[in-house]
Amino acid sequence: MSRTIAPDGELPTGGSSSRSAGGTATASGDARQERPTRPSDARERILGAATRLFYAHGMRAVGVDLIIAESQVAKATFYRHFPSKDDLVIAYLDRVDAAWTGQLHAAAKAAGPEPADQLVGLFDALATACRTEGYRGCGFINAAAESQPGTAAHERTVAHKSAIRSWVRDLAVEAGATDADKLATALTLLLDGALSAGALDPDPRAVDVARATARHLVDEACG
Amino acid sequence: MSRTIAPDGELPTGGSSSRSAGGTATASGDARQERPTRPSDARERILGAATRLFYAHGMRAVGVDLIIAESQVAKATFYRHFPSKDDLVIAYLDRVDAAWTGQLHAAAKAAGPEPADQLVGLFDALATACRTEGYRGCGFINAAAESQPGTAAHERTVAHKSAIRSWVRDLAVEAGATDADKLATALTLLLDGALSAGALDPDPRAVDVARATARHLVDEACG
DNA sequence: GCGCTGGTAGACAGACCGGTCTGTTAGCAT
DNA sequence: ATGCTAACAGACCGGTCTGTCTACCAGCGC
Repeated sequence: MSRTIAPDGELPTGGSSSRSAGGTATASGDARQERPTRPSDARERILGAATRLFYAHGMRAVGVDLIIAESQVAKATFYRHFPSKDDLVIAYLDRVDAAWTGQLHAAAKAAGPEPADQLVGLFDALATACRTEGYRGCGFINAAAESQPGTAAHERTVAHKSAIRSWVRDLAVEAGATDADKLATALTLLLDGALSAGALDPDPRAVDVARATARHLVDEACG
Repeated sequence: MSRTIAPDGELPTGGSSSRSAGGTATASGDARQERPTRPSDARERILGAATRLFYAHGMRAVGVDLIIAESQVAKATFYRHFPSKDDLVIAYLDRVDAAWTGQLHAAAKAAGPEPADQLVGLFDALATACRTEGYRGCGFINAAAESQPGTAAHERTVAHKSAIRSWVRDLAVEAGATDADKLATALTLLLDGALSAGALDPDPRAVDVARATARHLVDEACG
């Protein structure tokens, strides 16, 4: 079961937590670690480390001590910003929600002005996500696997999936689909399946098939 | 995060671990618990409890102490049968594999002699699974969410998904599909998506849509 | 100067984790 | 009777978990 996780350098996402946001990066080059005494970004560092670690290893597998070490923050600071680990978990899920929803919207927009094309364009976001190093499936589905139906984490997952489906349905209505509900459901099923397959199937053609199938379903429903 | 799990009675799967297999159930009715002194089924009790608990709560959330308590077994007995928790986890996954593969095969068989109908029949197994109380999605996808790419648990998941897809492809070949690979991939994507949606989407129509879409894809590919 | 805010370091508590160990008992074959 | 096997009960170990607490420090507005 291997309950512990090495404190650093084993993550597939690569680069050192992206901590150069504010500019003027403590230019005096003598110190070893140059921990940013720049105030008020402690919360951001915590959430950034938690996002990376929770996604890569699972929420339960990552302890607060590791997050604290990775974000270079004092324990009291951690608990000032997030009164409990659960609060951090839901902040993490909110961030995943915003990120994935944003990528989906961007991919739809990039696919052109036609709603029918935008419905297919969603699968470009999928392809991009699956290709990124350290891809480990849908963060929400993974979170649901680690939480119980009554909990806040689980309900965020349900709400997220529902919001995506509702947005896809609106797009399907715009595209003039004969049965927008059915088309939206089929597309989101395909999307969720590919989201899992992208992490489990070594063959990357699965996402191509997902996209092609989506194209086919959309063309057929929108005449 | 609520790390602990109540020792009994909170599981959605219902009934008291099905421990009346061997007949002659210690008919002397004086004792309270009637733990089966019937020899050699200790391993089965452990694996049964683990299967129920791992699926319901996640592998990481369930400690060996709880499994030991639920299966009414001594700790030494537990570790005699399963040298480590990891061994139990893979035994659990093997059991889930056998169960789900069996249900899929049975549903295909029940759908009739035509391979094309059998491909659609898979989705009957899905519908049945999603309707059962305590359904929590695909045990393998959930397991993958709790394990790392290199580990045995993760590789069992990959192997399981690969085996299912390969079997579906054989069925698609038998059915005379124009592109059996593509059809099999599309169907398994749909299946995996619906497996997740069945646990997350309160609306049960998603599985109907999955089945209808499968019917459509099969009809089209097999002319 | 003074207090407030937001940060640092780290000891500590109490529960739980996987796993080992000692010792006991029942059934059964020799 | 003896010895083997498989089960039992449960104390114990080192380590990890979340969360609390004390103590100190830097900047800033008053």
